[in-house]
Amino acid sequence: MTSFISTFENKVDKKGRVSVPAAYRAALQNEQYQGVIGYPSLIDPAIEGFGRGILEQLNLRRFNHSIENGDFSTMLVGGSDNGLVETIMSLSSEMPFDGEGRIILPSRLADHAGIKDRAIFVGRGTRFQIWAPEEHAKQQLKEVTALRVSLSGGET
Amino acid sequence: MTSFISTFENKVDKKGRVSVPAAYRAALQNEQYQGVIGYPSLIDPAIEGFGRGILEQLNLRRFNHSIENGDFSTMLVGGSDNGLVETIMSLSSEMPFDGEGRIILPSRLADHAGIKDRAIFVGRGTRFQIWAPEEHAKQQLKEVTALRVSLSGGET
DNA sequence: TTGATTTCCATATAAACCCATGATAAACCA
DNA sequence: TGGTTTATCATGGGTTTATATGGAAATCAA
Repeated sequence: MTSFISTFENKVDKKGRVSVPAAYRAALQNEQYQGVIGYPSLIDPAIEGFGRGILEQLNLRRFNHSIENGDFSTMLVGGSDNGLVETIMSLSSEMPFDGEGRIILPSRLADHAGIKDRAIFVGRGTRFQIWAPEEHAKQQLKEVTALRVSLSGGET
Repeated sequence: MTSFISTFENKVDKKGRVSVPAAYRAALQNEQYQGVIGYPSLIDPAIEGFGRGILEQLNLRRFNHSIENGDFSTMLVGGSDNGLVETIMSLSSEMPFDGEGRIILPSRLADHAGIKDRAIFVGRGTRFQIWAPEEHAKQQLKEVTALRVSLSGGET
């Protein structure tokens, strides 16, 4: 299982290029497609990303699941999960590595995350995210605070 | 099951390297990844550490659980466990061994623990911690005192 | 042509690798 | 038993490599 862990901050140059952290590239080295898939988070001002392999696996499972249930309509006309998978597919962008392991953030994605000249890569296990520094600081504080509360007894 | 016991104090050199106690390295010798994973304790000024295997297993279980239930949203937008796993993934750092069994402590972690030029490795069973000497002394005193109290009657 | 993108090359810095030393503890032996 | 040898480990430092980053050259598009 390839997993993305740790957090890295990299620079976005004036051409819009960012280095994907070497550790993440290492996690993707067995993929046929050398690059990442990204889409705007539906919840946060951030970009969600992973390898193409996960995306394909997701589609395959969904396909098999439908077929096994004789649910041909899902395959042919969609539906079945509030359109989540299908919507994500439509929002996703391919971002291939250049020779140095950099990607170009499409402006649609960069804008959604508010990314200007610095990008923070946040490992989430099977996934990772890309944030603007300011937003990320807020988010991290929120997460850590919530965890501390739940660890110390989970009062309301 | 790998277990970490006993306490060791080692030096942090000017390059930021520390030897991981040989006993801990022995406990990790069957792991594919030769190194340790660390993240800031959410409770104490200390670093929590263990092998990469634990983390991978965490991800794998989560992944399988989601996918088997056709729960694509966990995969695509996160959630499902109050962010515990995802937050830990983001806070964790990989620290690979060098040829001599040393690791370098990322400043993010060293700062959290207040570690300057000495580090104390504390075995906690399935986990271990890394402390600054002063903080560790305080902590140990607290633990032992609390234990004495609870063993001698456990008043409230 | 002009602008934009992609490929290629250069470089500073930090991390990985390699080898050496001293200290300690375990093993050995007379 | 006392002393000597051996092995292991923590530590120091020099050298090489990798990585992130910047920019030039080449390719493509309009």
